[in-house]
Amino acid sequence: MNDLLFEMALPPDFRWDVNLDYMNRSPLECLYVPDASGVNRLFAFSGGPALIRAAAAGDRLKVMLLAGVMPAPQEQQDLAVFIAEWFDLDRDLRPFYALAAADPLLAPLAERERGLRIIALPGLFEALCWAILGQQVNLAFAYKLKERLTQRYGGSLEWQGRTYYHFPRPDVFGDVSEEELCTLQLTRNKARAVLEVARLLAAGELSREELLALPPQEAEARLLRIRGVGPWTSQYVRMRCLRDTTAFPAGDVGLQNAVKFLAGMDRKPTPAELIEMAARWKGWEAYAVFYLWRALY
DNA sequence: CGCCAGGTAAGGA
DNA sequence: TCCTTACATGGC
Repeated sequence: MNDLLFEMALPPDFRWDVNLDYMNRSPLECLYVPDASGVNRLFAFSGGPALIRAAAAGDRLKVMLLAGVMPAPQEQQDLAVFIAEWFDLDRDLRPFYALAAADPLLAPLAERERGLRIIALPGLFEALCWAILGQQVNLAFAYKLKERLTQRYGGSLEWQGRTYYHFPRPDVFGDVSEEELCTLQLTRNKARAVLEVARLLAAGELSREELLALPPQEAEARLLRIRGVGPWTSQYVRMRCLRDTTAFPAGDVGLQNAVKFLAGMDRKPTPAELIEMAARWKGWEAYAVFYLWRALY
C-alpha cells in the first residue's frame, strides 16, 4: 500500500534535508523513523493504527499511507494539522534569521542549519513524558526509557519487517502502579509524575487546548502546579509542544554546554547569565535554543 | 571508579 | 528569596 493522502505546501526558509538531519540525530528515537528522503510515523486512528510517511517533493510535502487503516476525512484533516505543527510549517522565520545574522553565537548556526524548524512534540502527553523522562539523565538513557514505555504501553504495527510504535494514550495508565513503571527503570519521582500527568489528561483536568488558550505565563503556572514539573519541564513543553517561541529553558544543561562551547568559556554559563543573554533573542528564544542545541552535534 | 547527564522537591537560613 | 541536599541510574 502506498496511497497519497494529501500534499502540503512547504514555506520559504524550509529545508527538508536539514529537518531530516535533525530527526536522524539519534538512532534511539522510537516514535518516528527517518530515512534519506522522508520519515515514517505510526498514528492511532479510531479504526486502528496507520503508518504514515511524509516526504518532500520540491516545495510540497507528500503525506502517504503506507499501511494500516485509512484515516477518515476528519482524521486526515487532523493529521494535516499535526504535521504542520510537527514541522512548524506556518512560521515565518525571516525575523529570526534577521536577528540571528547579527548574533555572534547564532550566525554560524543559522547559516549551517538554515531551513531547520523546531521539530515539535504536538501531543501533550508525549511531550510531558519526554520532558519528565529526560530530567537529569543523559539523552541516551532518556531515549531508552521512552522506548520501554512506548513498547510496553503504546500501539504498534509491523510493516516490511519493522515494528513501528505510537506513544501510549494516557488512559492506558489507569491501572498502572508506580512500582510497575519503576521496573522500567524510571525513578520513583518520574513514575509518579508520568502517572499524575496521565491521570490529569485522562480525567480532562489538563489539556493542550486549555494551555494553548492561556497567556504564556498562565500556561506556565498551570504546568508548574503538577508535581514533578519544574521550570525546565514547563519551558520545554511550552517550546516543543505549545510552540511558544518565547519559551526559554534556562536551566537546560545542553543549552549551557552549547553556549560554553560557542562562546569559548571555561565554565558553563549560569541560568541567570543565559536569561540575560536571551534578551538578544527576544521573541525567538525557543528558536535560539533549538539552533544552539545543534552546535553539540 | 568518578563525573556527568536536555532537573525537581523538600528543607533550611 | 536563595542556598543545600537527596533522589537514582545509565553512559562514558
